[in-house]
Amino acid sequence: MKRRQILDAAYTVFSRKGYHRATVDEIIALADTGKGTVYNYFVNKEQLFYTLIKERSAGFEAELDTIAALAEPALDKTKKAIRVFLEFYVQNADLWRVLMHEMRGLGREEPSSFTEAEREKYRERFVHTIGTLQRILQEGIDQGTIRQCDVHKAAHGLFSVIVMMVFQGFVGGEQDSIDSTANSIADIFMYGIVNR
Amino acid sequence: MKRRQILDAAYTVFSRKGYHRATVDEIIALADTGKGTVYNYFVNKEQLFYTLIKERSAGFEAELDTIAALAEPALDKTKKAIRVFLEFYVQNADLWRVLMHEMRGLGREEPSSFTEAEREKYRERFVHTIGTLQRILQEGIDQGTIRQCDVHKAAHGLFSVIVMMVFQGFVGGEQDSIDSTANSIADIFMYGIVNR
Amino acid sequence: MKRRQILDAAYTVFSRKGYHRATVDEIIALADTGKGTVYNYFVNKEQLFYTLIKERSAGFEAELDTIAALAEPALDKTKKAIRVFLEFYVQNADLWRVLMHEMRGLGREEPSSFTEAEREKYRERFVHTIGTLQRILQEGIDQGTIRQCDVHKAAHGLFSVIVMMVFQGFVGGEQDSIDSTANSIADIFMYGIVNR
Amino acid sequence: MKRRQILDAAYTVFSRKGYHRATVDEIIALADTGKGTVYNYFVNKEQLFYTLIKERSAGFEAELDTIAALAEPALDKTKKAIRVFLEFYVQNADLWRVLMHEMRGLGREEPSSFTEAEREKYRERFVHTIGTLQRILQEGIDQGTIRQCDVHKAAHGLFSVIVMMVFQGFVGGEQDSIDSTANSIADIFMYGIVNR
DNA sequence: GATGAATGAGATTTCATTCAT
DNA sequence: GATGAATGAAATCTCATTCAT
Repeated sequence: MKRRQILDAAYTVFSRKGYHRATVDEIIALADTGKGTVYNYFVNKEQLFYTLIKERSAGFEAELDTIAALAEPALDKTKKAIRVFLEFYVQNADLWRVLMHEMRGLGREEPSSFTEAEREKYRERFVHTIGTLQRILQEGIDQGTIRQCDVHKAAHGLFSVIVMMVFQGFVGGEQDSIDSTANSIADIFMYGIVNR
Repeated sequence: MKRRQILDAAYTVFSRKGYHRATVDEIIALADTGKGTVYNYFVNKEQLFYTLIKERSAGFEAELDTIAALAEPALDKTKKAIRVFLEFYVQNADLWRVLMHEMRGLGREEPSSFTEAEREKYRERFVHTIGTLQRILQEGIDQGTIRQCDVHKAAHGLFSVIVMMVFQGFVGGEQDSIDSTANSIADIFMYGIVNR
Repeated sequence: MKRRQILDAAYTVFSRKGYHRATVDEIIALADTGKGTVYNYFVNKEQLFYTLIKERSAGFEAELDTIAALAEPALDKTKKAIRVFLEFYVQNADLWRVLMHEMRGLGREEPSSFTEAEREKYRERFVHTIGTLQRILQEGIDQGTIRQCDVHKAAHGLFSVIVMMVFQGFVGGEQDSIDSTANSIADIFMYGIVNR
Repeated sequence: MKRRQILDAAYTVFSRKGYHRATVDEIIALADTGKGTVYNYFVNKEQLFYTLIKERSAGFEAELDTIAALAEPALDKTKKAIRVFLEFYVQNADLWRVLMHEMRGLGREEPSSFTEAEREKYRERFVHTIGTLQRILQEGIDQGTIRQCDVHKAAHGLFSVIVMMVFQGFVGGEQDSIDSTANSIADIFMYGIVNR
């Protein structure tokens, strides 16, 4: 129960402050618990952070995999994927901004007790997500609905547009806003900006 | 002269370590100067960082404005802009990654001695850059070569694809790599992925 | 039963780590019990430690008293005492090393909840042990086999040689090693190093 | 200058409290300085401690070497060495008690930043000191004034008696007390306790 | 203008101890 | 009697910043 409170408080604080500016003191104040309790459940600040990430992304990844497995035209699946992505990132924008910054090779100096190997696990998780997107696009090429292109780059491009739209605050939390943005993205990504 | 050395050293250290992990000690070691000297030229660590940003982006912004002012078809200008963007971000990838993380508009918490007003100036600089891109696209619409779309979103989308390509390490420093990526981006952005 | 397990585990951990580096967590892990249980039987970490000491030294003290009471020449009793001392300290080297460090009479600072009065009891136990040695020596003087000397200092000197030999790792656990060292000590202590 | 104050304060606090119970806060309070200053001069608490040891023992070691090099009968040199040892340990009793405890193999768990290799250096220093004593004794054997015996054990034995006399508080700081104890030790060590 | 010794607020982490179940 | 989740005081260490020279 305390574990839950700590995770929730940590989510709020990390999102608001970023990893470094967030302090354990602030987290426990919000969680209404003692400092020692945090260290009963998590080996250190970094592992608390990554536990949060793992927990928050589990549902999203499952949903994305489900979409990829559907027996539908790839273009439809792409649209659905865009919407799921958007929804997830809108919900978790702040935390993910932090993650993306921290995950970078920055500081190869082996900070605290989190090994590079552990960190690698999260990088793989990210690669897997983009990979799912990529597989959907490849399917479209095989079906002839998507033209030949570098699917790896395309998937990354699509991903980055989505993420940026969220991080730049283009999308709010309301369903309308998400729908509209999802349509805009899908539209440009699929048909380009050129008039013909 | 000392000022120059400090800025160069700061560039290296911030790029390598990120804003928080970078220490003034490390910067002065690299700059071969004393700690007090840093505080003669810069009011604090944060202002040193932003000075760096301002200085590094000046040339790029000018170049982008030049392109926008050219008397050429908007589509050609778009392609040129994409290349200039890519070149700049490839060169300054690490530092800008740091900037984007730190700038995250939220800052509800009034961090250190840098005022929200000061910070706003940098946000404006960013807005201006995207704005230039946006104006080029609008020109295309006016000329009939680009179809009706939300130029604000489109400009942001284009910008984000570029940035992500760089941040994700898709582009190396060589001209070839930049050319190829610029073409990929332009291709998909202009014509979409759909086959027809 | 739990009490026994805790004491045994505590013995192992204190011996291995010293008083401060030993943690209650490690002790209960080894004792296969709960943390609260420790505090049911012992008022705190310090009292657990001293209980251990008291328990371990009981047998040894009895044995030494028995030797002192024998109706034999004092020199023979001295030799026997040296061997009993050696055996005991070899067996308990690590724990006693810790004890000697912690007991250092100074304790001007009233450490934790253990009162100076409590601590004094353990000092007395130590004094008693040396006292027994001293009485044997005095007996020798009375019998004329040991020459006039400061028995108090001599007893302490003998004691310290024994302890150091053990602490410095001169004696292993095997009977041979103990015999040989006991002989060396007795030899020098009784006849000195001077050639004549 | 601050460095000197810190070392002096550290000497006092470590002596009084032992390594673990001594706190940096207490040291700086006594040294009348800031916490950061300690860490400007010493990499951590452990290195501060060892710096202290190194500094305090330098003079003593030189003096002992001088005695060993004298062109005098070994028995005279032994007496002199006993007095120098006594003087040194009386002066530094508390700190050395701490050192002897900490230096033990206890806690092979690699505490803090001080490597086992570094620690080894201090063990060697200790071995060297005993070695000097041992060489004097061997000289006596060669000269025929000391009888055949295990010089290694004998040197350790002598050393331990000296140390214990000090640690047990047999010797005070006055010259008289040192003289008397030095004589007692020399007497028993050289001629034994047996009457003849 | 240049310097770097001095500083202390503040961060993370440890661990003996309590107490409700 | 046994338990272990919860606690928080206290410890070590970092690092941006100041200021006298």
